[in-house]
Amino acid sequence: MAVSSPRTRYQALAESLLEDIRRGRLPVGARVPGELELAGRFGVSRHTVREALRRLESLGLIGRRPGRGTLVLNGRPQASYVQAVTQPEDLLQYPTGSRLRVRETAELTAGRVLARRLGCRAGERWLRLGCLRDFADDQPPVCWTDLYLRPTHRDVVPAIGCRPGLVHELIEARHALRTERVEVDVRAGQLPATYCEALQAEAGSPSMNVVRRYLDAAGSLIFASHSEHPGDRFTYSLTLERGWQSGSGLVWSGK
Amino acid sequence: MAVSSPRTRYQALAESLLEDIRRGRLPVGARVPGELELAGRFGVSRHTVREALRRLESLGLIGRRPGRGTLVLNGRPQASYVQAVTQPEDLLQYPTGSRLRVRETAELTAGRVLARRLGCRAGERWLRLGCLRDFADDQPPVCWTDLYLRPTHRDVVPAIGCRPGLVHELIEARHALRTERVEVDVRAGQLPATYCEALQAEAGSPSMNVVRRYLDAAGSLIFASHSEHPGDRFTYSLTLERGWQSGSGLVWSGK
DNA sequence: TAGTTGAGATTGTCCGGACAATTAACCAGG
DNA sequence: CCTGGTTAATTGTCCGGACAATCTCAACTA
Repeated sequence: MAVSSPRTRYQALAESLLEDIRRGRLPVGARVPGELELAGRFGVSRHTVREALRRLESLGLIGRRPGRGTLVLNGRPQASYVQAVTQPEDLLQYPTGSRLRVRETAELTAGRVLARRLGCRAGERWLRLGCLRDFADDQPPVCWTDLYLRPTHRDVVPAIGCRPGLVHELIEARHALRTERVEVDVRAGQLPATYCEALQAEAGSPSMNVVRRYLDAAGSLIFASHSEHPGDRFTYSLTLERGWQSGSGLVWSGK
Repeated sequence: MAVSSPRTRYQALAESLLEDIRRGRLPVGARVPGELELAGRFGVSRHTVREALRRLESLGLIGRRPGRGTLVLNGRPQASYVQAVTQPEDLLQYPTGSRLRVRETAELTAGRVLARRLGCRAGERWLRLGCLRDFADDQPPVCWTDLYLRPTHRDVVPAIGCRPGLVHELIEARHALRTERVEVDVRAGQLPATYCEALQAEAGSPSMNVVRRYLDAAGSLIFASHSEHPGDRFTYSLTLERGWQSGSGLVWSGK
């Protein structure tokens, strides 16, 4: 995966600390050096150090306490085992209240079929997270979604099953990874036998097959997902920004 | 609800802005005064203003962009999806080079079927623009699209058939009309006889039926479209606008 | 008419400094 | 042993300032 060089000082510092956490030089529970010490060591102001720590904190990598210092958390602060995800769940918004539950995790090599589906080369390695999305226990599931992540993000995977904010983190990662374009294939077909049990539907019944590919500015595939929606239709919605259009600013002249 | 008195200046400022948002003095989509103006108005430094805005941003209440300013979001999902408005012709991006040609125009009253499809009340009046999208004369058309506009926009209709950039203008119009949300229904079905000739396909052959509803902040229907894509699949792509999330500047350095 | 340029506005990135609030560790006294 | 106070370390809260990057809009030019 291409690594873009940091453009700002706090980014450089954040990446340095991130590297220390990834490599184990700063294990979970360890103390991060104080702000003044980091400032001195990196030759930046304390303000810049705090900006870097703020970013890491927002990603759940560290925690800070006045008087105590900064602690490495690396994404797993809570011991609670909650798989439910409430708020922003996926790039395509699903009805409020639906939950995305991780059922399976696996590492695999893309064969010809998967490579064609995802638009990648055969032989590439992927992490697959098999997730079931549903509203409530007494309602049939909405869909099955396989998320395909790069093996380089394996460190994210263990945190996924055991804390809320799962997909939120994926979204953060997506942003960090510079997704710029999403391609979506929609296909009507029949439900593969693989998903029958989880979706409480018969094999061969109608199903909508949705494949999403997340690309960066260069057109490279970052990650992907494959969903099976039982039935012969599905609905999604997009939210737009308002009031920030550049360009002609065409105004309706009718009355 | 008990309101604890703010202890810090940025809290006071954040609560003041929060109150404005809650009371509707700063509605969704409105611009928040600039940092310098807020600093002057509240008698604090710009640094303090930024801390307050940072908190509000992390709560999803506002969004900020360099050069543009600060926008009230108020919990609305951070508009991740802005469909490309540069070269694309429609909200759903079609392959470059495809053309949308108006074939029919009509004014009609929504019956029960159409009302159900568009999500409006039966009896509403609409302008329907029947358009054919295609690449070239020697290739089969991509799809048929019926655009449904309000009769108040009748003055636009005559201009549509006689100049390129049609749908681009519609997009501008959509923004001007304050579309905030797009609902998309995708359904697999069979091609209605109505579209057979134009699409050079047999009635009853597989077709993807896509209905899009453009809603404003209040959830009212602004305009709609209905497309028939021959075949059992279709593809579209979205372009992602980045930079609203706080913390998005961090670059993952793992490899 | 269409494209370019430039001024102005706005947020982002940095620096330096100061004091407050919180915590942990140490120490003296009961 | 326990209690309380002191002290040092650490993060939180603010100020002032400077420049960079980005975007809008109007004016200009071909």
